[in-house]
Amino acid sequence: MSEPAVEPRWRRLPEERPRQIIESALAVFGERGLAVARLEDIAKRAGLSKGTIYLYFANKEELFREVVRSTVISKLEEREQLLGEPGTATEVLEQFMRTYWKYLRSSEFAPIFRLVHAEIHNFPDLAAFYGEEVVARGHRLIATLITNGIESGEFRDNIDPRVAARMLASTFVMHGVWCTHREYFDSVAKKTDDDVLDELIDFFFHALRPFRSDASESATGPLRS
Amino acid sequence: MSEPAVEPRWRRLPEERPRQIIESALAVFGERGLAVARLEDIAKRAGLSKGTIYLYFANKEELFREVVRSTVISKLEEREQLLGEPGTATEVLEQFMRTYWKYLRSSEFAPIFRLVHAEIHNFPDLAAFYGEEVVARGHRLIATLITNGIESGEFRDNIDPRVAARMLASTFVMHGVWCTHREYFDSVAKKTDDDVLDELIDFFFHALRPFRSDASESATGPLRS
Amino acid sequence: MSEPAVEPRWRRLPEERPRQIIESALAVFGERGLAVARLEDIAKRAGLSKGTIYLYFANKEELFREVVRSTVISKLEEREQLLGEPGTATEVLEQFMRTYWKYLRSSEFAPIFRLVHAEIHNFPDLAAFYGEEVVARGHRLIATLITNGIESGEFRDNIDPRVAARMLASTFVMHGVWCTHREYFDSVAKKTDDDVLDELIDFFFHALRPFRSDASESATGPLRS
Amino acid sequence: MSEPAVEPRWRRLPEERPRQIIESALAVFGERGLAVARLEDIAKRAGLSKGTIYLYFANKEELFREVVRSTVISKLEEREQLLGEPGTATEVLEQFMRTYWKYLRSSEFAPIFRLVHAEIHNFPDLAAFYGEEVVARGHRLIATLITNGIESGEFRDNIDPRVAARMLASTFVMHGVWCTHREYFDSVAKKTDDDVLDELIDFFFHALRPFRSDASESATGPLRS
DNA sequence: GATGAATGAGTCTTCATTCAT
DNA sequence: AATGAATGAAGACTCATTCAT
Repeated sequence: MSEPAVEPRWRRLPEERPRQIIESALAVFGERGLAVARLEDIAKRAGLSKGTIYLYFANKEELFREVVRSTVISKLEEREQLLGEPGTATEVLEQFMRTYWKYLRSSEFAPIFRLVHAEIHNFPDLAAFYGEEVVARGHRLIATLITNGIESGEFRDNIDPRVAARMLASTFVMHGVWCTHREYFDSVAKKTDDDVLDELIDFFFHALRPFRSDASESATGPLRS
Repeated sequence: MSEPAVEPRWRRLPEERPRQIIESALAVFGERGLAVARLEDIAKRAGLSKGTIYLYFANKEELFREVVRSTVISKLEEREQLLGEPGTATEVLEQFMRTYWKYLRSSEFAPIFRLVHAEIHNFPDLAAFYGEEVVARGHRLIATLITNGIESGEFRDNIDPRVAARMLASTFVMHGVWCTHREYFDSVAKKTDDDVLDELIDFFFHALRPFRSDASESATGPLRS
Repeated sequence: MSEPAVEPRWRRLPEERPRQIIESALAVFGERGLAVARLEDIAKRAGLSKGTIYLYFANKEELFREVVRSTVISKLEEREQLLGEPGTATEVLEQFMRTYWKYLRSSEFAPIFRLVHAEIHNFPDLAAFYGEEVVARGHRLIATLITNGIESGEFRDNIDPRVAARMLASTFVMHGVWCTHREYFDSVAKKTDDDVLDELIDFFFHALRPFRSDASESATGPLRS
Repeated sequence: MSEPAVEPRWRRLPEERPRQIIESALAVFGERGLAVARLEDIAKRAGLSKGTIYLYFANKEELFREVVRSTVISKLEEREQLLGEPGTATEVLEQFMRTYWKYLRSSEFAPIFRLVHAEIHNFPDLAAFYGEEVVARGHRLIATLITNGIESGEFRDNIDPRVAARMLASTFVMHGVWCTHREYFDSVAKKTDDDVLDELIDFFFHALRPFRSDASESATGPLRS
C-alpha cells in the first residue's frame, strides 16, 4: 500500500498493463461511477479486451480499489516535499496553494472526488485509507505551514492552525469541484481558474494576517473584484 | 415476507403515496446510489409493492429526478425568509450559519450531496437545476447578508461579498461532509457538531471583520482550541 | 427434506412452477450434466423464461440440489410400503424385484444415476443424503425381505441377508444402466426388458434357495435361455 | 507460481509428454468431470503450460477421448491372459475375481467409470468403444471361464454362462463404486476391501455350484458374517 | 518445441419494467 | 389502485484456444 506506486498485483509481465488499465478505469469509473461503468468500456479504452483485465485484477471491485489507491498514492509524496522548500511561510503557503489548485484542476482530481464521495460508502477500508492518507495527512501538512507562519509572526497567533487548515482545504476542494462543473454554477461561471485561485489566495491571507492591510505584494489588490 | 412490509394500520391516503415513495427513495438512493438502488427495496421500505411505484413515476430515472427536485425545493423557501429577519447583519449572518449547519447535519443533506455529485454527469438538467436553485441561489443569499454587513460597517469593505459567500458556503459544505464521515477523518473525529460550528463561525467573523479583534461577543473565545 | 415432496421453496404461488422447473431440470441435467446444462434450456423446456427460475431457486446449484432431493424423495415412501404386503417371502421379494426393475427402467432413473455418479462428488451433503436415504435404506428394505424368507425357510439360512441385499441391488442397478444404453452393450442388446428381468429373478432365487431345484413355479425354466 | 509446477530435474523425454498429459488429464477429468476440468489445471499437474497441451492434442475433447481410450486399452490385454492360466475353473475364476477386484479398487477405475457414465451421451463413439471393448469383451471373458466350469462339472449346468457373467460383472462393478465412496454408504462402511471381496467370491460360488454345500474349500465359511 | 499473455464467445445472474389479476 | 409473477436485456466473469516470442 505504501510501496512504489505500481505494485505487481498477482501476475507480472508487460509492465505496462496494470497502469494502462488503472488509467482507463479511473476515467471510466469517474465518468460513470463504479456500478454503471462497464468492464468492457474500460478494456476498450485501454486498447485491450475484457478478459485481459482479469489477468491483472481479480474483479471489478478490486480494480476499483486499486484505482483509488494508486491514483491517490502517487500524489502523496510530492505534496510533502513542500515542507523542505526555502522561503517565508507566506511564500511557501502561497506556493502550496498554487500547487494544490493545480492538482484540483487536473484531470485526476474530479473523478477521484466523485468516486470517493459516491462509492466509498461501500468500502470502509478504502474510506479509512483515503481519510487518513489524503484528507488528514493533507490537513496536517497545511497546519504545519500555518504554524510556521504564526511562529514567524507572519500570521496572527490567535488561530488554531489545524482549524485554519481545514478551512483552507475545504474551500479549495469545493471550489475545485465548482470549477469543474462551471457550466452549472454561475458563481464561478465567468471566472477563469486563475481568477478563482487569486480570490482564494487573497481571502486566506486576509484571514490569516494579524492586521488588516489594504495592499499586499502577492494578494495585491482589494478582494472586491 | 409475504405480509406487507409495514403494519397496515389504516390504509394511507392515496395522495400520500408519491411523498412516501420519494422519502423512501431518497433513503435508498442515498445509501446505495442511483445505479445500485433497487426499486424493490424502495418499494419495500415504503410498504408498497414494486409495481405501485410505476403508478406514480414513469421509471427509475424519473423517480430519481423527483427525489432530488422535491427534496431540494422544500428547503428553498424557508432559507430565503432569513432576509426579512430583524437584527444586525452579524446577528442575521450568525443565525444563517446556525440554520445552514443544522441542515447540513440533517439526514437530508448527505444523500443529496452524494447523489448530486455522483450522478451529475448523467443528468445535466438536474445538475443545472441544482446549480442554479441551490448553489447559486444560496450564494446570492449569503452575499446579500454580507453586503448588508458591509454597508452597516460591521464587515470590512475591501471584500467582494460574492467571493466571501462562496468561501463560506464551500467551507460549511465540506465540513458537513467530513462530519458525516467522522469515523474516517481524524480532523473532526473528536469534535462535536457544535464544536465545529463554533470554529466555522469564529473563522468567518474573523475573516470578515474590518479590524483584528482578540475577543468578540458571539465568537467569543480565541480560535485556538 | 422429509416433508411432502413439493416444499414451497422460498416463494409461493403458481404451485405448479417449482415442479415444472424441477422436471425440466431433471431432464436437462440428466442429458448434459450440471456444468453443461444451460439454465436457458431448462427454462425453455419448462415453457418459462430464464429469469423465472430465479424466482424459485437461488441459483443453478440449488436447483440441482432440489432436483436430486425431490426426485429421489418421491420414490422413497412407496418403496417401503411393500413390507406390509401379504404373501410368502418369495412372492413379496419377486414383487419387489418387479417394482424395482420398473423404476430402474423408468425415465427418472437414468438421469439420476448419471447425476449422482458424475456430480455428487462436489456435493458432499447430497452424497450423504443419497447414500443414506436411497442406497442404504434400499439395502435395508431388501435385507428385511430376505430375512423374512430365511425365517420362513424359503431361503437358505447360511447367507447374510445384508450381503445378499447388496448383491441384488448392485445387479439390478447395473443391469438397469446397461439396458438404458442397450445400443452400446451387446450383452443385453437383443433382450427385452422383460427378458432381463426374468434372468435377474431366476438368478436370485437360485442363489437364495436352500436346495438346487431344476424347476420352480415363478422362476420356472432353467437359466440357460 | 512462475516456476515450473514440478521440479525440473532433467527435462523429460519428449516422447513422454503425451502420456504425462493423459495421466494428468485422467486425474483432473476424473475429479471434476469433462466440462468443469480446466486445461490449465491439467497442464499444471503435468508440470507444463497450457499451450503445450495443444502441441499434442487438437483440443479438450480430443484429449478426453484419448484419456478414455488409452487408459482403457492398457487394461485389455492383460485381462485376456487369464484364459491361458493353469488350474481348475474354480481356481481360475477365483483368480479372475481377485484380479478384477484389484482393478476396480485401483485409482484408475473410479474416474473412468464416472467419466463414461457422465459423458456417455455426448460421445457416442466413446460409448460404443467402451461398451464393446470393455464391457462386452469382459462379459465374454467371464462367460468363457464359467463355461469351462460347467463343462468340468464344477458349476451347475442349468445356468446361462453369459447371464451369470453379467451378474458377476454388475455386482463387482457396483461394489467397486460403493467402496470408493464408503463414507456415504453404510452398507460397506465398516468393511475392508478384502471383506467385500470375500463376500463377492462366496456369493458367486454359492450361486454357481450345482448343489448346496454348507462348507467349501475356497468360499469356506457360511456367508452370514 | 514451449510458453503464457491475450482474446472473446458463452453463461449465469440481476433487476427495471410490464401486465394479468 | 395495487400486486407480484414473469420477462429479457445487460453485464460480470470464465476459460478454451491462439499466437508472438
